[in-house]
Amino acid sequence: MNTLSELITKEMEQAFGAAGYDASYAKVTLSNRPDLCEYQCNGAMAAAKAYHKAPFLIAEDVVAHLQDSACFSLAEAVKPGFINLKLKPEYVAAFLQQMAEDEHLGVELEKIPRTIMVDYGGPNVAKPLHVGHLRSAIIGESVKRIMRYKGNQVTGDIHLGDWGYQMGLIITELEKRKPQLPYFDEGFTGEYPSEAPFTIGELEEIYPTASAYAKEHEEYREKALHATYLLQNGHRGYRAVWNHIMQISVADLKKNYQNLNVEFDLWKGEADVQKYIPDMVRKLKDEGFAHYDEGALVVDVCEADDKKEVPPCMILKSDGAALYDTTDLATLVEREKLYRPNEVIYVVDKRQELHFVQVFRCAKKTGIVRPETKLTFLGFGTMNGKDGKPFKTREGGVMRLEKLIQEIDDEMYKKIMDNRTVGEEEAKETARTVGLAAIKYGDLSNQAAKDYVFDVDRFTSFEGNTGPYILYTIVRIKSILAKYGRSEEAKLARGGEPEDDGLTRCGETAASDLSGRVQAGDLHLRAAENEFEKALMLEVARFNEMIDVVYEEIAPHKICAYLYDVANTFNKFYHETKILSETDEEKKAGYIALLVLTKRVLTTCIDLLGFEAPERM
RNA sequence: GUCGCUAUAGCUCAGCAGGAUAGAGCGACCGCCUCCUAAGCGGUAGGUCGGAGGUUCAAAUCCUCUUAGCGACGCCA
Repeated sequence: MNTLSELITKEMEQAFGAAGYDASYAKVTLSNRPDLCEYQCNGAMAAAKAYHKAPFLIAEDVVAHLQDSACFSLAEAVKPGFINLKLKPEYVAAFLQQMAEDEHLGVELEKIPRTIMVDYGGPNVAKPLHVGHLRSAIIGESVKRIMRYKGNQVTGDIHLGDWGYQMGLIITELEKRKPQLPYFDEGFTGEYPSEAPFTIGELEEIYPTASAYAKEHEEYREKALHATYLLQNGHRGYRAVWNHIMQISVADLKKNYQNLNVEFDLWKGEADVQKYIPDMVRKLKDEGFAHYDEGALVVDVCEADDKKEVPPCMILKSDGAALYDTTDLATLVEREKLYRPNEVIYVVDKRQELHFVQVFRCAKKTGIVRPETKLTFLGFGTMNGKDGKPFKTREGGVMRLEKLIQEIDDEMYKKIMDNRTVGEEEAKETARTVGLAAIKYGDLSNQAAKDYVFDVDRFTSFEGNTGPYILYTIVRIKSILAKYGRSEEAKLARGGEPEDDGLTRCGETAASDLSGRVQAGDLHLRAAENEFEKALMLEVARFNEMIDVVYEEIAPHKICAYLYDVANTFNKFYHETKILSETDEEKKAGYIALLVLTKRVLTTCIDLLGFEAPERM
């Protein structure tokens, strides 16, 4: 389905052509003066030079050919050479009706679905998730959903940090504490216990302790490094410990990500790709891409037009060990082998940009990925506290993610209980839903690449441009639709067709039926009769073109901006219009159809952002 | 030092493939619940778009220079 702008632009192209001007000047955009018009075309001014003619005269020529157009109720030439346009209400209603009948709300799916992998999350096992992990999870999840919504085959991969020095540290510390465990008995040949010798709580304490101790004690550090080496080279006991760490840690991570409504298709990590490294290194050497420099094995990746020298991609350290360049390349080897993606999107802290430039260039240059494989770096900025510095707890430590979420949920719970009398259970559930929306919307409404201030007070205040405001708007609509659904049923019960054999449906089911009725064309969108209704219709009609922009630019924050516009426009409409008490049944049905469509658009948007709306709040 | 990012209202942010009077929210002040959820709606005040040049009929938006903050810059990830 075309976007409204495309349709209007087509009309304008005809008019420009008919008036004797090139159609390329016909581009129509959303008005930046809503008081004057709904859409505008600035092409006459651009064309003035080429045609040596006053822009206003060109605009008048064009406008003359629009007078009996099916879509414009107003087309006028203004001052320097603007063409101001307003749409006929019936035209907009017809567009919306078409949109409502479409499964995808008018969004064109990718003709040939692309295989896309989104690499996000990136937590380290055995370390608790902290606020630093929040952005990758939230943004990545949204990107995944957006790509998927456009009809692509999308796989989300968490990319665990599970193979480094931290593992050696944990093993060393564990051996120090419990040397009697069979994992540390070199002569042990039996089955290792299936139960882990530690809990997640202990694990989270062991790592920082060991890490701090190693910094002070050289001997301990050496031991941990050696343990890392042994683990990576197949030490049986250490491998068993590693399995325990993974099992405990991944279970905990799953729980935490589930609380964030973030779901990974793959739980791959650095360890999974170790097996590809030897072959990859050999190949890089054999094919002459890699050479030794200052003792390390590197691949040159600088290019002629670099403004700044790009250091080579390092494959092996001078001690022969792999490092993160290596792992990321090996990961691409595996992805290419197993999934052959058209695109891989990395949702990573923007400070890692240079590293990924190196990896991307190296992967392309050496043929690890095909030339046409798109490698995208989506860097995000730092989440700062109110003071503008990286987010910390009041005590100055790193804020655990669980704690942050708990704080927001508690605040939200208070708010809900203050507000009205819902049961405690429902209030708790709703608090979680709304709290998550507050966090995610707060994050996603900022451009990903920029640093942003995470202000708990602001996010929990729920006024203005916030997740809760969006949810509140959706809840309002749900509530009206549920009431309408119930009253329709009551009417049927009083003498309409006796369908459901006396089965009573609740308002909610009735409301979801409404959506079906609108899609089936049973409930019609009607031409708007006042400015508020029309404004809402125009806003809703923008959905498919908004999605296209968001998709092309990978810009979730534009969904937020759109949501806020729709919510605002709806609330104004709501304020000005009596919907359920409307006595003209046709008119009321038209309102209901509009609400149903608005709700679909809003819920689709928040789903793309990765959160949902409660029934009441 | 080199390269990059950022700079818009008191605060937090949009807008930046050039277009008419630079927009929101918060905070401040003033209104609106006999009516579908007031977590809402309306209004007032608040800006030399960091600074200086340039390109253009038109610049917050493009180019150059400059200032400030942040970041990256081969064996950590």
